Amino acid sequence: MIKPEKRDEIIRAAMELIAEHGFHGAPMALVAERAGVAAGTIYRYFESKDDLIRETHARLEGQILAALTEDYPATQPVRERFLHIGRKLVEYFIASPMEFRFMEQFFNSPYGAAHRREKLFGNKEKSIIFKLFEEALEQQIIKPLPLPVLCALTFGPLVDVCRDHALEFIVLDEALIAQTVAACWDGVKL
Amino acid sequence: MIKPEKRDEIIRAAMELIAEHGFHGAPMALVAERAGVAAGTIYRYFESKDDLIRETHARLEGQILAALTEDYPATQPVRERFLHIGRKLVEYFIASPMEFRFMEQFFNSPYGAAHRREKLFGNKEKSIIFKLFEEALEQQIIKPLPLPVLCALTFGPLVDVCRDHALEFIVLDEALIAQTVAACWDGVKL
Amino acid sequence: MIKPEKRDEIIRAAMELIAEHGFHGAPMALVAERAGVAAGTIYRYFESKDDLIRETHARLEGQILAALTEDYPATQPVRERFLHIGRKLVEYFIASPMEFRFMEQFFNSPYGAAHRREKLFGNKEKSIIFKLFEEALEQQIIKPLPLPVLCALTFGPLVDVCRDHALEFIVLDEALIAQTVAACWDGVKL
Amino acid sequence: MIKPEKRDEIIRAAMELIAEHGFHGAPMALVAERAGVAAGTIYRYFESKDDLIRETHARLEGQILAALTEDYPATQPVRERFLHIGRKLVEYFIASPMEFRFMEQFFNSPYGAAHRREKLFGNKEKSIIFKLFEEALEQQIIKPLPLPVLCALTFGPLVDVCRDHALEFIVLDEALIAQTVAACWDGVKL
DNA sequence: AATGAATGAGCTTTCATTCAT
DNA sequence: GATGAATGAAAGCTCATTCAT
Repeated sequence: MIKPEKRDEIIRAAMELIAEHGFHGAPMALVAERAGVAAGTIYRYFESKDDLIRETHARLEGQILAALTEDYPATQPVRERFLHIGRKLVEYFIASPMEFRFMEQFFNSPYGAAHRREKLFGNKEKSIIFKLFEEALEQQIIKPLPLPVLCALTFGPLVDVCRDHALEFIVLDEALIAQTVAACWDGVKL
Repeated sequence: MIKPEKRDEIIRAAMELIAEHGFHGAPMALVAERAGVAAGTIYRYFESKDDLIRETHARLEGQILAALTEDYPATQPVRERFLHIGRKLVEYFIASPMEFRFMEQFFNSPYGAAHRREKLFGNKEKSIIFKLFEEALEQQIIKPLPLPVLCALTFGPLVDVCRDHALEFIVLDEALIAQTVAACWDGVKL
Repeated sequence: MIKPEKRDEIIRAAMELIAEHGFHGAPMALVAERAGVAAGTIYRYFESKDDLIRETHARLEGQILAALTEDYPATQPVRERFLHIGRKLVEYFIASPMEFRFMEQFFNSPYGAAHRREKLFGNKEKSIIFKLFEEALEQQIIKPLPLPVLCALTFGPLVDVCRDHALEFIVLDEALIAQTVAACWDGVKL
Repeated sequence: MIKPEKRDEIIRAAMELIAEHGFHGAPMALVAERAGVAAGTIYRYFESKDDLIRETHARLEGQILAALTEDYPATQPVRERFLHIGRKLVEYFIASPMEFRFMEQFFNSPYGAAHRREKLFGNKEKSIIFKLFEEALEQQIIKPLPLPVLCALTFGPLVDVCRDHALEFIVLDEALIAQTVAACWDGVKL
């Protein structure tokens, strides 16, 4: 009988090590040790290290989506909804620095590029963010730019400031978060 | 005797391989082969692989600075100067995809974080970009945000769109570059 | 309680996998899966992988003996009986390529050497082939050579041509089989 | 500067270990240790374990060919030449049991099958043995059988008796060797 | 100054066997 | 009796760095 808590432990260990030391600083033996299992055990739950990494990301992506949509003001105007998502994103990453560092490693790697390609051109359901921008474009309240450019202008800076916060280059308090998210909107609004 | 052209060849080879395959896809033996020197020779010019990578970055940073300041409209208002630098940056990265990929690898790694820390808190001369923002802050034409946040709101998205162009998610033509750089300014302007 | 049909399934699965991929391409987990049992279950029927392999061979040896002695012309002269056995052996191996490949794997391994040693020097009943050669030696119709040499001169080539047939180096039809078996006899006859 | 004696040592170590324990009983670490080099060093001389094995075989094949053609009676009739080669082959294998066991391992493996396929259907120069049989076929002094069958009837048994000698099932002295080689010829002669 | 052969710790993954359920 | 999750030693191979030449 597969024990889900063992799978969880492995994912947690992998996330921690990758967040701290990158993919190459997270050998399977160390992941196993930190998860409290034998090295071979990992391969009962994951096909390969690649698979473990992708699954770790998938798990995290679900958590982040949940954080973004908590108290989501679905009936409010687009701008309020954007501000909500942006704020929640930054708050989540600040509250979960380990998760943030993992996501950084993930997106700054071939895994991330493949994942974004799939999001943009694959047949999966559009993300909440894409839908938000498409609605804004229809309402002609933001500049008519390609989706990737809109993302770069908005969520790009948000991730960047989270990184700078993690590196202690800045301190993101509630006020600065609000200002920054608002500034992102100013960049794309018409 | 140290021959500068040999040093150059090693840096060129390292940049190519790192841009193409990442740090871990650029073994010293391959760098040596591509540079036309013996593996041991690299260590006469550079202390270690780390050192080689940092020197490679330093060389590239000089080139990029030169590109940004070409035809620099030093007497124009801050906004025009920002638009100039932003446009030049994107154009340089699009025209030099190899150099761009190297910089991506560099900044998405502990090297990049250390480098940025040094820029922010070290005693070196301030970069042209920092000086530009400080001037704009004095003139009260941009939002009073910390320097890292201003960078995140402006150059962050520019690098992001260059990456998306390199990945062929978008096609950056002259018009789109101009629009994007302008949007970055809109994000920070008062 | 031991269920013989489960034992059979395990042996069948082991034979298939070993024939296809060799001993090292037949992990116990795969044998178990193909046999429709759990990995641990195999160890209730067999002490070890070694034991399973030996038992698989023993089972097969029985089948082969049955094939060789089908329509056995017990009252005919030695030569006719040899030709019968030789022809049956080749026909069996050609009709049962999987069984042949297993036997090849088995005999070209320490298992095979041990098995032959037991046959030659053990206390078990003599094989039909040994008895045939001893009768021929008594009748002084074959060269007075040690039993292993006689086997090498007769069944050795037969196995070799079966292998070449399996590898598609040659095509063994009825005529060629007859010629080859006859040639083997020519090698040992006086 | 590549040192040929180091290459030789590695090949010797590999041959010894493979002869004694088979391919799977010859891990690269052990080969390295026995050769007196570091594990990584082997990969300066050979691309992979596969490559090392093939090169070991190639080296040995050259030696065997030299042994077979020593004092070759090129002007004598085909039969005498066959008897010469057969005798030399057995003598070589008896005098070099380690080399013999390596060749056994090699031919009873996918390496051997590939090698024989290449010999039979490749464009390389025909071996001395193939040339001998073709000459005999032209002179109509042996049975008109396919080349692989002729080999199976002659060199097959010779290898088999060498194996039985190595296993101490028989003792091959000069007389028995001569008898056995002659018997092989009897099998194919017309 | 330059070479490049040598090092050996380190990597991901496999698999025969055990044992708690 | 049967299960299958867990084990952990071992495999082939890589590569930053050293040092005798």
